[in-house]
Amino acid sequence: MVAVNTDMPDMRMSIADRAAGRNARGHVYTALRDAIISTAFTPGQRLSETDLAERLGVSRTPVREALVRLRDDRLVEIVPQLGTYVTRISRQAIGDAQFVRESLECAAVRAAAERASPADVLELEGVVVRQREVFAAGEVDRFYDFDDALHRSLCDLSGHGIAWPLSQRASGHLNRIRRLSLTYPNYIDEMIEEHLLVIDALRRGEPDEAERALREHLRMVLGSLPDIERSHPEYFES
Amino acid sequence: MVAVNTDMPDMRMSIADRAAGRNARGHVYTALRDAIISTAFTPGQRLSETDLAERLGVSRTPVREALVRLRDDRLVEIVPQLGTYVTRISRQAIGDAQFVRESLECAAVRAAAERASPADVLELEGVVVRQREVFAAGEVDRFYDFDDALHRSLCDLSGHGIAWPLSQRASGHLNRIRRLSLTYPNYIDEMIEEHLLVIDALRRGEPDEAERALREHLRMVLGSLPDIERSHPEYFES
DNA sequence: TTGGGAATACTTGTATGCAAGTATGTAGGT
DNA sequence: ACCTACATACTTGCATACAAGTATTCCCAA
Repeated sequence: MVAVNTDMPDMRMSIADRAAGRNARGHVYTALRDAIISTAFTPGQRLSETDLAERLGVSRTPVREALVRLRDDRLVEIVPQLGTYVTRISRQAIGDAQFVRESLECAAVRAAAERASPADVLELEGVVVRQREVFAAGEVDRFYDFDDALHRSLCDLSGHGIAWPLSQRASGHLNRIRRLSLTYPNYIDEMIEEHLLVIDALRRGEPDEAERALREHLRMVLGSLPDIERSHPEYFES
Repeated sequence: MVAVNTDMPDMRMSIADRAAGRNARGHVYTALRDAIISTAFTPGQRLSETDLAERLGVSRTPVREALVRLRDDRLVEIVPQLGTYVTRISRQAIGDAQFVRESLECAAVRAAAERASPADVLELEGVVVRQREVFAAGEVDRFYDFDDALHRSLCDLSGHGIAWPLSQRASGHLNRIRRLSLTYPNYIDEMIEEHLLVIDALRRGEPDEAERALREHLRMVLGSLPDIERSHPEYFES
């Protein structure tokens, strides 16, 4: 029997979750994905279905189903009769994720520029305002929550609700980087400025400019990649 | 015990498949996806894990895992304690699939236009030639195989191997339509002509023209949608 | 000391058993 | 005739047992 690794949080599902109809599989998937994205599970780390099941207070079945889904996300690699490993970050995986995210979100924001009403634009600006507030208050996690909310809204305004969740599922490797790159001072200010550029283009109904601004914004995170690779070389593939 | 529905093929996995390392889950996923795309499983049809497991000669476990994956593809709907159903075709799902496919493949073909070598272009043209041949020979299934191969090559030339499989997984609803729309005479000729337009743009290294031609090509299948909806109203959502 | 081999303890893949909930069909009462 | 209640047979979600394979470890022999 492997001892429970105490440097990891207890992930057990609450009774409230069960009552709310959420099933164990979804809960496990979310918990494991969060752990990987936040690098609580470090790239390269070996996982064990049995161990995870114990930790999460469920059986192997929902753990397995969650891991299979995470493999589709390229966040784990499952080797039969050998083990399951958190994937290391790779340039190819990052490039692919960036490609998918740019393709989907830029196409979405083009459609959004054609469709957004003044009320929609006001709502988007409200999200940016709240983003400024929580950042001023030093609540970094909530800043990122609002960041996701903004990008989701941009996607949803395209009329294609599939765009955001699909982009997110493909962006696992990128999000790991994002979490690690919260370092240099003006980073946040620049992000907010770029958000406003996209929203301005939406207000004026200019798809080309909206796409251009969003694409540049989405490429910002890549700028911190060399630094992260230097400070965490063990997270990356050879 | 429900009697085995004899109007469906025996899907049992061969020993060779097992020896080749393919696992039951992947086999079941492929078999079920093909059955749904080809409308051998009709939209709205109810499926039973137990029944499918028996038919496929495996246990419920790999069947369950395949069905969960098919739910991600929006090809089945799983209702706890009630049943699993093949989704009906919906305008929203088709629009979403079209959006994803256009976004990914058009972005890919733009990159391909920048990167394709003369040898790459020759190979693409070879695929179109073979497409003409198998169509002349009346081998419709192989025609579609080559169609997929061509689009896959276009995607792969972008350098982002993720583009094609992701586009395919998102295109389940579209592919069901494609299978049903093999009716009017000049359809195939038009498709081949449009393929050549895309390849020409690649040869000349013109991303804008390649994207434009591919987008128009991808929208072709939507033209047959009203006809299909008229001839198979029971396949569609209200 | 070193090398080889078997026992062991793990891994994932699959099969099966149990729990909880829903639709249906039937029997009995009104 | 019709409506209600209950038994039944199904469903999926989850837990667990077994199968097959691999890495490690430890013991024994040379």
